[in-house]
Amino acid sequence: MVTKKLETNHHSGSSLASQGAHYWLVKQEPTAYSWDTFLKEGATSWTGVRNFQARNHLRSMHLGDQVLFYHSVSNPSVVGVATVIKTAYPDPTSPGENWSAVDLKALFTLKHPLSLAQIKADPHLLEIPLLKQSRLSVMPLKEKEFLRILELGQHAKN
DNA sequence: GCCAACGTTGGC
DNA sequence: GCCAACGTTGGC
Repeated sequence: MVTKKLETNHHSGSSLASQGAHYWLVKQEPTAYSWDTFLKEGATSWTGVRNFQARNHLRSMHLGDQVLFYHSVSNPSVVGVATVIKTAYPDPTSPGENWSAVDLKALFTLKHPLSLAQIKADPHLLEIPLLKQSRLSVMPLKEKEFLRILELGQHAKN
């Protein structure tokens, strides 16, 4: 359902990310929009987020921020890395409502998709929101966490 | 397909 | 403002 009462105040956009987080993770079901499709298209509008917390994270994104792309539901895993090429603007799929979208560009595919099980098993990644808020679809990552996931995804011996 | 966790709605 | 009911997400 799209018709609901929406808060109208505009957050400053960076209030949530204490020192301006520059690393993110976005979730998508591959049946809805897969990494392969994203790669073929090169860039995409990240629309359709309908959760206040996730929306506020979208609004905190800066140009050039790096974004992990995570496939949920079937074979859940981090599969690739993207970057922000346009910061938050009104989500065109919900005109007149207070939702936001950003534009993302696909950068590269991880050599080894990093499964949720591997993430859970890594002592350095115990604190990431993916494990704590399983339903949040846009979340910030600490630089250390982002780099750790990249390291595992590029070098892991599966 | 099942079910737990979570977010939202609505009655009170 | 509380909380039960409901719908959705997402792991398994």
